[in-house]
Amino acid sequence: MRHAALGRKEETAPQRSDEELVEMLFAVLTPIKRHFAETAGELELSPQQALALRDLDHPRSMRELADRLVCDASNVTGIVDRLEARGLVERQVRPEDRRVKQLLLTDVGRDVVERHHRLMFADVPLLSDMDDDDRRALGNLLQRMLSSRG
Amino acid sequence: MRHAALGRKEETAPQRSDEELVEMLFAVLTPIKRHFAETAGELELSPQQALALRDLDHPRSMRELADRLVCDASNVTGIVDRLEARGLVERQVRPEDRRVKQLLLTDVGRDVVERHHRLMFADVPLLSDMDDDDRRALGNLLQRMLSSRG
DNA sequence: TATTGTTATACTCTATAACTATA
DNA sequence: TATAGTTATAGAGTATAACAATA
Repeated sequence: MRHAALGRKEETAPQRSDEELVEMLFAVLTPIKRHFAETAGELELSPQQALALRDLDHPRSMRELADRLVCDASNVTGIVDRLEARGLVERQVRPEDRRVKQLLLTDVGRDVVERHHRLMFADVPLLSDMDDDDRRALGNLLQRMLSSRG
Repeated sequence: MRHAALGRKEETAPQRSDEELVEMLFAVLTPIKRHFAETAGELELSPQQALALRDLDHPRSMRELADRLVCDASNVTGIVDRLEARGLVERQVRPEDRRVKQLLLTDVGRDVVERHHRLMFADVPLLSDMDDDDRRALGNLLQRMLSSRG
């Protein structure tokens, strides 16, 4: 009863269960992820490859990239192999610790990242048409959800 | 300029770009999807298998299931093969059109779906701790986004 | 002819475990 | 010994194309 002032009718907003919210979040993300995959596909990138490239806006080790992609380090070997074979990424040994491979975007890689970004954000399904108030409100809610984590 | 009354300072809510909103939506969904995958894993289901089972709350053809999973029909053969091998799903020929395979949950399959649902919604990361006002507001926003599609 | 579902093929992603080279 | 990265392996998901059965 946080807002008794609203009265019994609860305005026009129904209460939402975890089930409903998860359902809607998945439904919203599905077309957005499809759009991400399709725009990556136009540049012949798999979704994981596009995510990896995006994460290399700063140089990172294989392990750091694995952590960011939330996958086992052994997977990153293959993902980076494929990106390196296309000249989008370079592996360099880090002199302070010769075990570590420093991953760097090449100029071509940086160009691909930028082209993907432009394709992706030229028009984002469900998002680009939102009005300013809703964008603000959604941003605040998501921010609050994210900052509620330990 | 929809709300001139707010004045120049725009309350405390910053405007949000598509980039920021996509970033935050992905960040919110990541732990939720991980939780979905982990709870499915406790029942030895892959995420796709868990989604397929959940979609079979009503009988569907292979093609309908493929449409719901947003993947090619040929993939569904393998997914359903694995579920059928474990006795969670049955294929039945539909008499009116003998080309169509009707997919039905078995009793065991239904039990697995219910157990996964309980594991999943016992506690949803980022979501279960939201207060009523935020749940309502988020539900409304997502609803509005979804209904804005053609 | 068109549609449903399957098979064949090939590639990507995924995790586990064993290995190497460094530290 | 511990860590960074690789390799080997196996399984699951993905798309394309060709095919059988049915409409």
